[in-house]
Order: sequence, then structure tokens, then C-alpha cells
Amino acid sequence: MMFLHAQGELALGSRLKAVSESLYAAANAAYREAGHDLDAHWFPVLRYLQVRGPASVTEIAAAIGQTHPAVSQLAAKLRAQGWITRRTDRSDARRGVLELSAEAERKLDRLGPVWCAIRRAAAAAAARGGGTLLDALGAFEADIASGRLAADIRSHHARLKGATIGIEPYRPEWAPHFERLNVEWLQRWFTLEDVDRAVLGDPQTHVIEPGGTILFATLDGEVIGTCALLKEAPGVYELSKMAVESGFRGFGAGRTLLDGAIAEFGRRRGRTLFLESSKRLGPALQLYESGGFVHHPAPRPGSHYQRADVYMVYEPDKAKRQRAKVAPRRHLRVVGR
Amino acid sequence: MMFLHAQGELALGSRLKAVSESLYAAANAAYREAGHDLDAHWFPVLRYLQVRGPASVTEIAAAIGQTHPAVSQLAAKLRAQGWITRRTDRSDARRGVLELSAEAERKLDRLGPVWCAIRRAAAAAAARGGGTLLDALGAFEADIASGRLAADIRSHHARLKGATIGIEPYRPEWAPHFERLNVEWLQRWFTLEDVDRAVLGDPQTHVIEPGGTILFATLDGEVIGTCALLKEAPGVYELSKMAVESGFRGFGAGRTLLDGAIAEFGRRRGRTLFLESSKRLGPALQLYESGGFVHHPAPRPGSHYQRADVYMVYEPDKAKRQRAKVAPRRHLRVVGR
DNA sequence: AACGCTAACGTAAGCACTTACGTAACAGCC
DNA sequence: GGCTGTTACGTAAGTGCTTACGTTAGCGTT
Repeated sequence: MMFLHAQGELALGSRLKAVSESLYAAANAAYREAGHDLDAHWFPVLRYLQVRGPASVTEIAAAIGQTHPAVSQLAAKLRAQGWITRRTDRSDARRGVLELSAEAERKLDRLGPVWCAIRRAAAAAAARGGGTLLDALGAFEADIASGRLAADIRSHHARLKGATIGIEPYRPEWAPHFERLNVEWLQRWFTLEDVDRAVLGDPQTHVIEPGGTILFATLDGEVIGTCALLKEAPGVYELSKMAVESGFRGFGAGRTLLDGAIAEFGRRRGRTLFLESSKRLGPALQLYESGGFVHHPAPRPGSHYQRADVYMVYEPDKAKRQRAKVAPRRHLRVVGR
Repeated sequence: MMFLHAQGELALGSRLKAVSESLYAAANAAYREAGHDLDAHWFPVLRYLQVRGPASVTEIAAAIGQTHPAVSQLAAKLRAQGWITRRTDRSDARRGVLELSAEAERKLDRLGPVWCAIRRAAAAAAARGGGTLLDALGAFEADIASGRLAADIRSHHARLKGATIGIEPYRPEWAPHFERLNVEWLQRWFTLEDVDRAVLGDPQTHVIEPGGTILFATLDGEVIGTCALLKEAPGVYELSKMAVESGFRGFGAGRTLLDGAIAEFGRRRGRTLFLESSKRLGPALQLYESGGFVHHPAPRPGSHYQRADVYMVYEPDKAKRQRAKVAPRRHLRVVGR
């Protein structure tokens, strides 16, 4: 390979292609070792469906920068293997709507640690290159050839699997995470309303300064979830903007965030804690119920949100009963509290 | 494509592949516009044969980081189109020796400006990315999408085609060029001898300090050729280490360098100017002859080089006659003189 | 209501590679 | 000299994309 290096930018095409294929191989090795049965080439399509929800072939193709036949052919393969389903769009019979199967959704929700490990190893490899693209590429190639990239992925993954979920208070530099995590599920399930854009775009003025707070769930230093405690009035708080990174679901981050928010509410000696949600978010509602929230019969008067058709209020007594009944699910070791 | 960007390092594989293919396309467009009929995918193989000379399939495959079937299949195609020939190695009947056809060699010798243009545009695109690989890659993608990369290639190429070859005196920071250019042809035609390694590795102490000099041929700021004027004794100089970048041959750089060296010899009021070379270097010998050098019957006593079987001495009178007879070839506009 | 135009696919074939495999030539060892 | 293992290389088939093309559905115009 030294020969190609000597050719400088002229051999960039060849080298990029080789690095690309090596990266696929490294990712596939990581998937296999972690016991996940999927191909790195599927990532763009599957990930798109995961974060954006059902989508048409053309839409996906445009988003991931490939041609529609590529997506079409991959979709056929994934359909045969049960990863995705396809139904025809009711409003436009030309268009097909691809959707993750429930099983695929479950599988993808567990991939966070592997993805994170790959991301860290890749970033480290690139950083070692110093400044320019060629340097970075050379470092990448060196890491791939020496097996360092694969080893890094393995060790990162091991650390993530052994790590516990922590809850950390608001930091201004994590505001982008707050936005990113929430934008993801809002785009997926609803649409961004103006209230959302305001709060997410500037949490400092819309959450912190009015006396609320934001919590972050972390796993080995990686921010994987968040929620906000908005101050409505003295002693009255709203639990809002709860989001867990897809890929890290099922590890108890949601439960840990909820407990953390309730604990913070308790520390502040709040009187009322409520939340607004939607019937479409089944698993979230279950979580709220098990955490001590009870459904309020009528919708909340003067709600900010179009999508809100669920209004729940926290009842400490119910929470105590629940805690006795249901032990917190823990797929990963979780510190909680 | 914004979606993939948001995925960070996880989508590196996909993006690298896409960038790689776009680079091939950009290079192919540049080739086509410049009137060259070749495919960017051939570059590693053809370039290897150009700078290293005849080579076997396995050797090339190892050098360019691909599998031997890839090289084998490409070789078959190139052979069908007359770019390369294949003969069986005499000492090992398994091995085939691939060699550029004379026509291919001629074609490749003219590709320097296009290659240089591609290299500059690619480097500029990468540099715009700032620090990390991801930034650089993002800049690359942006340049490709906006057509800026292609436009840059075009404008660089236009400038190079319109540029004239200049001769510049020694600069310490160009020492690597002196080494690179000479190593290329030495490896191609002979092997690096210890004298070579010493002189090329540290021209400051082995050429400049003893009272010699090094000239560089440039085209639009790009160093494309070099030669050294070694001081043997007071008034006695040796012309040596003449090298022109493959890809920029046939533009008159060799002639310009030779004239420049003779002019420098004249400025120094030297008495004797000689050179050592090899019968294998036909075109170079022709150049020396037409520049005023005459063959000395006996080999030079006490030559430093194994490969030297030609000994020539400069005769100003012959040079004058030659200048009257032969107008300098100029495939490109050349300042010469 | 018929017309053409465009959009959303699916299918076929091609391309630049890969892995897998077979074959012939060499090289070392008894 | 035969045996075994390795090397060099070609061929076949597979892969992940591409381009080219065809089909059907929607959409705007007359």
C-alpha cells in the first residue's frame, strides 16, 4: 500500500474505497462478536427507518445518497429476512411504505453500545491522523491494518456493556444533546411544533432560567437520554421532553430518568408534577404509569401542544405501591438514583 | 445526505464509498475534458507500471492493496485495449510480466497536468474541512455536490496547460523533491546504490556545501524535474541526477534543465563539464547529444557508479552547431533559454 | 375525457471489486 | 527422483452498488 500513499491525492479514490470496505468489515466483526446478526451495509436504511419511521423507497434513497434501485433491492432482501414490511401507500398507489418489523425495532434498540464503540474507535483513528484528510486517512489505514481499530471497538464495547446508567444535571454544553434526542422522536412520531423549536433551541432561557432543570442519562460518558422538569408555577412542575436515544432503549435509561426527575421534584418540595403525552406512545405511558403517574380524565386546559391527548399527574402514594410491586427492569446494571 | 452526516462516524463507510466513487467520476470527467482516453480505476496499475517498470500481477496487487484477481482481470482488459503487454518470466514460468506498451508510455507521460490539477483540487477540498477526517470528508462531499471540485480541476488544468516551465535554484525545502524524483527513475531502471542514497538523502552536505548546485524545473509552482551540478574539482563539474517526473515528460523540462545547468556552468566559468549515464537510457542520451555533449571513448576512470557505461563531455562548439540545427521541441509553450 | 409529462418504483444488466477454488510451476526435503 | 507444501495466476461466482429501461399511477392541460 505504500505505493498508493506516495501518489498523494491521486490515489484517494482507491484508498477511500479500500478504507470504506475495511470499515464495513470492522463493523461486521463488531456486530458478530456482540451477537447481533446484521450487515453493516444495511445501516443507512435500517437506521433511517428507525429514527424517521416508515418511509418510501425514494425518500430513503434521497436521504442516504444512493439510487432508488439500491434501496429497492436491499428492501427486497430485508423483507425476505423479516426485517421490514411493505405496504402500499393509500394516498398514492405508486408509493410503497417500508416499515421496520417489531422484531427489527427491538433488535435495533439494543445496538447502541456497539454503535457507540464503533464511533469512538473510528473517531480516535481519525484524530490520530492530525490535520488533513490524507493524514487522517493514513492513520485510519494504519489502525485497520494493525488491528487496532478492531481492538478499540472491542474494548469500547466491553466498557459500555459493563457501564451503568448515570443521571447528571444540566450542563450548557450538552444543550445540543437535549435538542438532538428530542428532535429525533418528535420527527419520528409527530412534527416539530413552534413551542418545541423554542424550548429545544434555547433551553437556557426556556427551561433553566424560569426555574426548571434538565437531566441527562449517561452511559460511560455518552449522553443517551434526557428529560426536562419545567417550572409552571411555584411548586408546580411539568415533566417533559423525555427522550432516549434509539439504539440504547431497553437498558432502563427511561426508568432511571423518570426516577431522577421525581427525586429532583421531591428535593424541590414540589406539590404538583404532571405531564402531557400522547396515546400513540404506548411504552412511554406504561413507564409513566409504573412510575406513579395516574391518568387525568380530562385533557389539560390550555395545553401548549397539538399532539397532547394524555394528561397524567404524579401521585406519591401510588408510586410507593408500584415500587413494592414492580422491581425496576434492568437489562444492564443500572445505578439508578 | 444530511441524514448520513448526522450519523457521524457510523456512516463513514457509506460516505467514504460514495466519495470514492465521486472522485473516480470527477477524475474521469477531467480525463475526458483533457482529451485523454482512460479510466480512473486503472490509475493504480498503470501508474505502478509507469514508475516501477514491468511487474508481475502479484507484485502489483500487493503494492496497490488489491487482490490478485482484481489485477489479473484488469490486466486482461488493458491487454485487449493495447495498454499493456504480457510475457512470461523466463526464470519462473508461473509468473507473468506486465509491461506498458510504448504507446501507453507515451500517453501516460502527458498526463502530468491533469494529475496535478486533480491533486490540487482534492487537496484544496480536503483542506477546507479544517481538522478532522469527518470535517474534511464533509468538505469533500460539499465540493463534489456543488461541482466545485470539478470546476477546480478544470481551472487548475487550464492554468497548467498555459504555464511555462521555469528553472529555479536550490531551496532546502525542495530537497524531498530532489530525492523523490531521482528515487523514482533509479528504482525503475536500476537500483539505489549507496552513493545515491547519500547524495539524495542529504543534498545539502553532498552537493551544495562542496560547491555544487541543484536546479529545479517548475510548472505553475509545481516541481516537475531536477538536476544537480556537482563540483568535482575547481572548474570541473559533473552533471548528475537529472530527473523529470513521469507524467510531465515530453514538455521540454529535460531540455530546459539541461540548458539551465549548462548556463550555470558557464556563469561559473567552468572548464570541464561531464556526465555519466547508461546505454539503457536512450532518450536521455539523445538529449545530452543534442545539448552539446559528446561520447568519450573510454569509461570514466574511478566512476562512482555501477550502472555507468556511458561517459560524455560537454563541448561548447558542438553545442553552438546543435543550437543552429535543432530548434527546441515545445509541446507546451516553454520559456526555455 | 383524452393527452402528455412526471414521479415512484421494479427489473435487467453491467461494473469493480471480492471470495473460493483449481492448476501449474517451483522449492525444499527425504 | 518422488513427495509435499507453497507460490503465481486464472476462472467462476457472488456482492453492492450503478445505469438503463419499462410499467404504472398521479397530475395538469386542453
